[in-house]
Amino acid sequence: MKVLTPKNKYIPRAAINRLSTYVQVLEHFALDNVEIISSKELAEACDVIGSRVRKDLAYFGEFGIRGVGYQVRELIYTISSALGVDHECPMVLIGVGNMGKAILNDMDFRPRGFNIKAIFDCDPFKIGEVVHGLEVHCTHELRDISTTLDAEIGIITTSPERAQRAAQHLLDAGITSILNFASARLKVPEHVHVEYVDFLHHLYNLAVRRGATSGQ
Amino acid sequence: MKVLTPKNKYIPRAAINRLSTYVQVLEHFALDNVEIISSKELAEACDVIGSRVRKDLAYFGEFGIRGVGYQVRELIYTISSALGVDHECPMVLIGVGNMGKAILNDMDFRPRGFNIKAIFDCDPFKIGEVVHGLEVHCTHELRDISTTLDAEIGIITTSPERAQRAAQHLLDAGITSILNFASARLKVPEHVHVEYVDFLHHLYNLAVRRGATSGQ
DNA sequence: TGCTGTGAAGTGCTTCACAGCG
DNA sequence: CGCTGTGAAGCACTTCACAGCA
Repeated sequence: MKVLTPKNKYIPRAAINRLSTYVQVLEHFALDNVEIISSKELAEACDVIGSRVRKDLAYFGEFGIRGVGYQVRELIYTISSALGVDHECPMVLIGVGNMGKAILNDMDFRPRGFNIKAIFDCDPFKIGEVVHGLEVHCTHELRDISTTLDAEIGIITTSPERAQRAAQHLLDAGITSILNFASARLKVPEHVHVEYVDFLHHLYNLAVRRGATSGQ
Repeated sequence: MKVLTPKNKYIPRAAINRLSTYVQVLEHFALDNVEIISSKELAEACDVIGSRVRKDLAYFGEFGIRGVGYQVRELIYTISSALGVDHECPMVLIGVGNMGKAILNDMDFRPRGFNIKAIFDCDPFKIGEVVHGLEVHCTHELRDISTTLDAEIGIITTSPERAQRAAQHLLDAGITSILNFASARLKVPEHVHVEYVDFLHHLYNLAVRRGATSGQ
């Protein structure tokens, strides 16, 4: 799956990851009322080099001011629309356990358009409970509700054992973008995109480098 | 920072990420009493191709049986020790909010040696509370306690605003490996390794591909 | 025969170095 | 003069194709 800009230019996957970091960092600069930023300043805040930032931005146009830098507000807007994340994106969540509640309460995705619109659980004791202003529905209602909501992304925060079943509910509802927090690989058709949030992955990366020989 | 095996062979970062997935998937096969697995079978379960699996394993030796495959148990053990994740790794956690509690309750890292040994919060009302069998300590005690525990990894689950201060506490305690769940970039010295668990990152990846043109 | 281990070819991403413009 | 935008060189990872062994 390759990503093209409106102008049909290809954006490498690696660049998209950085671009999303740029947006987050730029939003902090904007809050501090920084109006102009150079590629070097942005790069340092994101732990990359200046030319990398410039190349990443070049994927969708020229809008820096030579000798000066980039306008922070404009840059946020331009990146967001280039990535197609400048509009509302309704989401549903399955699994209202500790992790589900943590995401509902702590993570405020809404400013970026990502909005959890409905939540589901298969535990009858949880159904009807209200979490963060949303009523917990039975997973069997997922199909109807998420169709009505036009949900685009499904978040799985069930136990690993129930993750596959949760995925099936999402697939049945026609959702093809899944964010999976359960530590289980999902079997899905080829056209479905699953992002794995894998904590252990990160721990391995830390552990491996603990005793690692550092080359240059 | 490059990672070398005991035999001084370089392991690409990309390979380490996959290797950690292999271990997780292999552990599932082991639970199902699968004793032998081919590179192709493992590959399919991990969404990669067979030759990629074989190349990844080749970084630290030859232990497949030609014409047959790999012994599941042996493979788990070999990968784990090659990555240096075959021993106890004490961790501390700062920020006992929703996310901190979710990790303490839902994530069982212990079978893999990752063990949260102490938890901290700066909120006086939380200090003394017991979560998942651990008493919440004041962040000012972090230095002493984590030195005593020989903590190797620090997990930050505070609010974004408090993340930098939490990082400072970890640095003061001599911890140079940080797993950061707060959506804030951390300013740390060069030798410190921070892994960012960035949900928004994943959401961007999903959203970008939503309307993406798919190239072959 | 079947699957592993691996050189060689191919692809994609990163860095460098500098031309170009405000 | 400073910082952007970009070709060209370099590096890293992936795939292919097949030799080699159980």
